[in-house]
Amino acid sequence: MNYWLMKSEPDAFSIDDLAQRPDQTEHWDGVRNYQARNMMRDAMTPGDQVFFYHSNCAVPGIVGIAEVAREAYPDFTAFDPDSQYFDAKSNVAQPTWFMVDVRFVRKLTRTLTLQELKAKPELADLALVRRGNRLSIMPVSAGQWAFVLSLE
DNA sequence: GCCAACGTTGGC
DNA sequence: GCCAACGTTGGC
Repeated sequence: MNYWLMKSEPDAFSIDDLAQRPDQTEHWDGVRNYQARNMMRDAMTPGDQVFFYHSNCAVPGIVGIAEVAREAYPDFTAFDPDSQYFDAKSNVAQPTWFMVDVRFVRKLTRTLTLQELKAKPELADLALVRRGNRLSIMPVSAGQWAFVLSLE
């Protein structure tokens, strides 16, 4: 079992949006970064646990838990010329981009803010708090996972 | 809205 | 293959 952190802008797709989807499950489309793609495609397994992080908003932080519901499959938005995620270089025979499905598990009792997470020496190696980090999907160690949950 | 950080693109 | 220009991310 692996642990991850996935960022989403709540104005576009929030933890509450996920909770309201049919089966509380949604595909995680639109990832257009090779590192993030590789983690989804090569390492994510159904059952993996995910911190749901709200970015680019008033109080950025971890707001809930989700889990990987389906292993990686081609991101079909890359094939749709009308999609904002269209990529002419990706095609069905050899897709460039992949996505997983994620299922809502629960909201945290409170937001664990970026500010708070940054202040914890135990999380100094977490990619989220490293300077200049822009990855939208990143691995979390078992130790980091447990520590974050202990803050709740 | 500003801007630092970083990835991508494209000229050479 | 280098690297300047450009676009995007995302905190503040």
